[in-house]
Amino acid sequence: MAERASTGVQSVERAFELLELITNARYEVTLSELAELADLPLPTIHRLLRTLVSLGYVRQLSNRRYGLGPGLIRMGEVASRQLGAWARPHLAGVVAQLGETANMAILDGDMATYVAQVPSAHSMRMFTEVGRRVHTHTSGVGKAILAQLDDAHVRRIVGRAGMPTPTDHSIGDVDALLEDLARIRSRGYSIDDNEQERGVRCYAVAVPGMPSQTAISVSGPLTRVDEQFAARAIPILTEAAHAIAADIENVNRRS
Amino acid sequence: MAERASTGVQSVERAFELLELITNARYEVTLSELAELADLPLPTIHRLLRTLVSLGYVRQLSNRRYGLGPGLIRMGEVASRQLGAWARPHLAGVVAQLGETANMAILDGDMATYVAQVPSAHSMRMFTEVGRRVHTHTSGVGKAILAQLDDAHVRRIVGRAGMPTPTDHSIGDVDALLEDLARIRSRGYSIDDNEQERGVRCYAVAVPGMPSQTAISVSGPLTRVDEQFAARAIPILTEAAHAIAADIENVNRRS
DNA sequence: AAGTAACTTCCACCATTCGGAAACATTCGA
DNA sequence: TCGAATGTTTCCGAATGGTGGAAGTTACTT
Repeated sequence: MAERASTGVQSVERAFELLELITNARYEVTLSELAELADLPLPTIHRLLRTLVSLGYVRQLSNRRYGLGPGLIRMGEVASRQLGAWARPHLAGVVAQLGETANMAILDGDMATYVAQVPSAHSMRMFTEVGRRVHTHTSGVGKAILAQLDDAHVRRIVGRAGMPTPTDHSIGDVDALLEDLARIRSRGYSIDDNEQERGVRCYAVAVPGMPSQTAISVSGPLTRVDEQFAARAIPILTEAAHAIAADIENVNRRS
Repeated sequence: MAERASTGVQSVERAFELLELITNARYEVTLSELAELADLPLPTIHRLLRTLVSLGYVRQLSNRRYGLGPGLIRMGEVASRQLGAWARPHLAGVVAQLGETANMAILDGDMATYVAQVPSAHSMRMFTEVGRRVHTHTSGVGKAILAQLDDAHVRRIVGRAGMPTPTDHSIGDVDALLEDLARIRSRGYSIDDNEQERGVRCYAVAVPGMPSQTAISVSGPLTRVDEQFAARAIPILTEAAHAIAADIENVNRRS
C-alpha cells in the first residue's frame, strides 16, 4: 500500500501486506519468497500466514506454497457490488460510444481508488486494475474529485498524501494544483495530460451527489484521445455521470 | 468463521472478524453496531477500523458509518480467478443439461468451501454463497473430497473440525462416516440426502488431479433431485469434473 | 544415504496492543 | 436554539500478546 497510518495495528498491517504480496504473485508463493519481499523474519511471516490460513483467506498447498484463500471471494464481491458494479452498465455505454476505456474512482482516504472499469476493445488501451490506488493530483478522476472540494480540504489531502511527480508533466506543488482545479471547475471537466503516465490522456468528470466523492473518466493513448475526441466525449461522460447519480438515488430510495 | 486456530494472531483475527461483520451488514454499519455484534470494546474496534480504513479495506462515510473499502476488490477477484472462475463454464454446462444448481468446492483446512456456483433458473433452487464454508461430513462435496483421502487423514480432519449434525439425517460419528465414504468410493459419487439441510439433496463427484482437493456437485429440492435425476446427473457431473481437470492441466502446462 | 535448503515450532522478552476514562462530536427533544 | 443524551474518538499506562533467534523437522538435491 502506498500510504499507511503510523499508528495502525502493526500485525494487522503486516497480515495485509502479506495478502497483497500473495495477490501480486503469479499464483503460488513460497514462505522464503514472501520473507524476501516483505523483509520480515520467517517465523513472523509463518505465524501470520498460519492465522490467515486458519481463517480461510490464504491456502497452503500440498507443496507447501501459499495462495489466496476462498474467504476473500465473498468479501471482494460484496465490496465490488457496494462500490461500483452497478456503475458498470453506464461505463459500458461510454465505451460503446467512445471506444476507449472508462473508469470510475472514489476518494479513498487521501488517494483515489479505481472501483469499476470497462476496458476498450482496442489492443492498445488503458488498463488500470480495479482496486488500484492512485494519487489525486496526477489523475483525471482524482483532480475531478478534488475540484469538488474547497481549497483547505485539498491542501490537507495532498499535504498528507504528498505530491510525487511520476512524469515531467505532473503537477508538483499545491498552488499549481489549485490553479488547475479552478480551471477544472470553470470548464466542467478534468484533464490528465501525461501526468500520471506518459503517452496517456484522460478526461474525467465528477459524479454528483454520491456518498463518497466519485468521478468517472475515459482514457487512452495520445494518438486517439485528443481535443477532437474530448469534444465528443465530455457530453457523453457528463450524461453517464448523471445517470449513475440517478441510479444511486434510486437505490437509496428503495432501501 | 466456524473454526479458528487458538494460537492465531489475535488482532489479525479480530480485524477479519470486523471485516466479515461489515460484509454481512446491509451496506453501512455504525461503530456501536459492530461493538454489539463483535462483543469487543469500542476503542479496540475503533483502532482496528482505523487501521483497516488507512489500508483501504474499509471506508468511513461522511455520516461516520463504515463500509467495505475498494482494496478488497482486487484481492477478491484474484482469489476468485485462482480458485474457481475458470470452472464456471463447465458448471454452467451442468446447469444447462440438468436444470439444477451446480457448485464447486475445495478442501479448506478442515472444512469445505464453495468457490464457484452457477445457480439454477428455477425460483426454488439451491443457493449457496461462494466463499461459504461448510463441514465436510454433512455436504456432498465434502464427502466426495473425504472419499479421496485415507481413513487416518479423514479422522484427523473431522476430529479437528467436529461433527455437528444440523439435521436428523446427518452423520454424527466417524465410523458411520467412514462406512459412507467406502460406499462413495465404490459407487463413484457422493450423496448428501437431507444431511446438510432439510429438503435438499445433492450429488457430488471429486475433480481428479487438482492442486487442492476439489469436488463439484449438483443440488436442489427433494422433489426434483431424486434417484431418477441421479441416473442422468452422474455421467454429466463426471464428465464436467474431467473437463475441469483437463483445463487446469492445460493452465499448468501454459505457465 | 548424506548434506543442504526450506519450513515449522518453541518460548523468554518486551514492544505493541488493549481498553477504561476522558474528551469530542452528533443527534434528538423540548 | 440550546441542553441533554448518545455515539465516536483519543489518550496512555499496564500487561499481554506479538516477536524473532534458536532449535527442530521436513523436503529436495546430489
